[in-house]
Amino acid sequence: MDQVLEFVLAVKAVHREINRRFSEALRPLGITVVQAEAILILADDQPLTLGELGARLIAETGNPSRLVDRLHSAGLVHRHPSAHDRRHIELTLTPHGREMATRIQQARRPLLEWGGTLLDDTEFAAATTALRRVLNQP
Amino acid sequence: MDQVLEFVLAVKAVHREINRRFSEALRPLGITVVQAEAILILADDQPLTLGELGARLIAETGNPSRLVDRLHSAGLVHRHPSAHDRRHIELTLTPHGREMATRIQQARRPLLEWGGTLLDDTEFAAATTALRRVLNQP
DNA sequence: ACGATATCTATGTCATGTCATCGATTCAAG
DNA sequence: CTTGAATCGATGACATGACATAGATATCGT
Repeated sequence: MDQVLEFVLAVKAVHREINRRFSEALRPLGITVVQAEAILILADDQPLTLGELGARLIAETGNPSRLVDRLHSAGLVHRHPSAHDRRHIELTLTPHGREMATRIQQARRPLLEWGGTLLDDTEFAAATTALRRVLNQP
Repeated sequence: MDQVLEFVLAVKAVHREINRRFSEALRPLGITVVQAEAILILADDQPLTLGELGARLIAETGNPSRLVDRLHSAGLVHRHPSAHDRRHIELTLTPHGREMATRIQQARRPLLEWGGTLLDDTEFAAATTALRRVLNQP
């Protein structure tokens, strides 16, 4: 029981630390961690509707319309209604957005390399497996 | 490298899932997860100043004055300036706050028991150790 | 004692995260 | 075809989380 609480607190602390480090790495780009996630998702799979993007983002119970609003204001994504179903908004990256995607990749590379030195392969596998087990539960 | 990303995404997803479950369990009490954390911390160690409470809460870079504002409005904590150092605000639980602490313990017990069934002792130890290793890094 | 500095809390701003709800659009039962 | 249900995105409300800064208070060097 106590170990459950320790695990929960550790997850929370690590999440916070990861966010802090990524946020710091992204600050020169002028975007947030979640915005960077959204851009990388779109760079990998275009076009997506708002709902599809929301499903791929870990967070966001509802739809990420406000997040996309800011990306649109920053000139990073295009939004145009689908011709087949006018309820859908299809999202694509602008040229600026595609350039931003590569800058995000570059900015986070040192962090991923740093992370790779923390645990060895079996430790990563064990930790990720344990975490996933928590997710795939009723 | 890829395993680092998977680990990061898993941490984020688990954090979200944990918050979702605890938030749901606490909804009948009318408080949020962070508010419950603060109350349990105070129940365990009174009095605390705002800064001390902030340091014990995992989150909160600055100070939790707005969080405490809401606990105070809900009649859960007392705030009175320290006699020795009038910059400090000392926080204590009201009777209502102490009662809430026990209700929080009861509400979260099923969740902790559920969590205890997910992993065995060695898995918990391995996962928590791996998570802590990420925290204790420069 | 005085003034510069440090500490602590409060507050403003911005971006999530969560929930609820609304309007527009599509779909499906009949 | 028409009406009611379902889906999708937008929006309002509230509470964090992060950062910056202001105001009050305490401390330290001199």
